[in-house]
Amino acid sequence: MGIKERREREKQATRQRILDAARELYVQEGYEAMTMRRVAEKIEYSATAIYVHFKDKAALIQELCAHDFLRFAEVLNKVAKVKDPVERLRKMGRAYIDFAQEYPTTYRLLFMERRPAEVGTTGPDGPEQGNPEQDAYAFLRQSVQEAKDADCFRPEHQDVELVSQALWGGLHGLVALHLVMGPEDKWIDMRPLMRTATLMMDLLLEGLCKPSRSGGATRAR
Amino acid sequence: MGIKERREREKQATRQRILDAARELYVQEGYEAMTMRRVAEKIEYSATAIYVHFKDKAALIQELCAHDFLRFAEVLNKVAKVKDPVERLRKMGRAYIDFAQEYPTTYRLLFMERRPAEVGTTGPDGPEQGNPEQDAYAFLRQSVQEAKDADCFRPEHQDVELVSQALWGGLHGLVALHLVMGPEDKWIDMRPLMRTATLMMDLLLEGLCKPSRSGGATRAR
DNA sequence: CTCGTTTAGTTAACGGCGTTAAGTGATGGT
DNA sequence: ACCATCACTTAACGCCGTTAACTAAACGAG
Repeated sequence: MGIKERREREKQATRQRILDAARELYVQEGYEAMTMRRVAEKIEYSATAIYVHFKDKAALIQELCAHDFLRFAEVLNKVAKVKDPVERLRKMGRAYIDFAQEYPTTYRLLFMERRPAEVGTTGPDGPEQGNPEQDAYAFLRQSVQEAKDADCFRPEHQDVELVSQALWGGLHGLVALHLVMGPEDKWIDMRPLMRTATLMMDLLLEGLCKPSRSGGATRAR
Repeated sequence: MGIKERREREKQATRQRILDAARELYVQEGYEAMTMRRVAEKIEYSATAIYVHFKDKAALIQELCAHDFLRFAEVLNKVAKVKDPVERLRKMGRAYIDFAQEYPTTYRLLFMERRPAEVGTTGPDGPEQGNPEQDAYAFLRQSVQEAKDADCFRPEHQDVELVSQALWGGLHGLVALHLVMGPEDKWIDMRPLMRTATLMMDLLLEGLCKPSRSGGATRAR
């Protein structure tokens, strides 16, 4: 009696086609282009067909976010094998910037757009909040915790949450400024993102770590 | 023959009423609430009357931005009297966070919303680009330049633009994260903005400045 | 004084948006 | 053979930004 299963599979396939079309529109033409009507047009359905699969546009976006949050966490976890927690933090920073530069519109969706609701409490196959392999912030916090436990940090920097947020915020600010200003803003001559980000990580980690550490990064010439 | 002048004054007054209504809507109810129709309704005009005074919605927003950029620069310039450039940078950071917390929606408008065009090249009474009293970034860059000229920085940090953007980006990232996540995000337990920002400034300035400087800030207990 | 011009404002309309209500038609179970 | 289900469609509503055509008042010039 695989009939019901087949129907269910077909429904999920359509659902997936909606998600794919939405993501493609968003990535290629930006937030404003991701219209219910245009998504539907892309898969040759009527606009209202989407509402069979998603409660509303927010739910559709939320599902896109959940998926991309997971992918983002996967990318960051590529440096999980690095033993030294401080060195790992540095590499996480690089991976963070790489991701932002490779998928700028996705980065926008995840961290710069008005959050539809909470992204953490997603139902099916969303990122498991607190699991470092699926939750990028949890992974960051874990590395900071390890650095602290390994006694890398100066005694005044013991608040893991505070340190994590400073590191994240520092990089996020640089990315956000670059994304919001566009490449050719006449107001400000933006330095290359990776350069500023490297400086940011060097300064923050140098200030966080005990002076004994011989600064894992090559100093800017 | 003050007739023409009176007419012109009346027109400017209406124009100003439009701007005020738009700003009020934006500040109190956010970006989405600032529609042409609602702005018009607020001043008891028809929606299309706005187009007599502004080319389109983007022009209206641009003018709001130009005004608020100037106000923002004024706020930052309150610390201009501080002699020591590094101490001034620290105080600028505080003023920056204060502004963001006092006028969160304005901050959004200035630094987080999709830029309608360039904000620098505004016509009448917009911020004069490059003038530290009217252009907050120019003011930041000037202070960084002074700090460098006063030999406060380590020899490897000579790129004024790079350093300015790192300082700005660091604070902007923290503000942006706080604004995008809302006060009660279940995903992340955000530390108070001013605490993270203070840590950010301390770490960055400590890393930028020569170790000889006895660190103007009280160390976090 | 009158006539023509200018102009701040109006109403009506267009196309696009998200979303709801009602209908349709194929499919599968009984 | 009939009925129920349900993925999907069409029609419509109330928003949005914006344009076109019109109105009416005020002014300058003859």
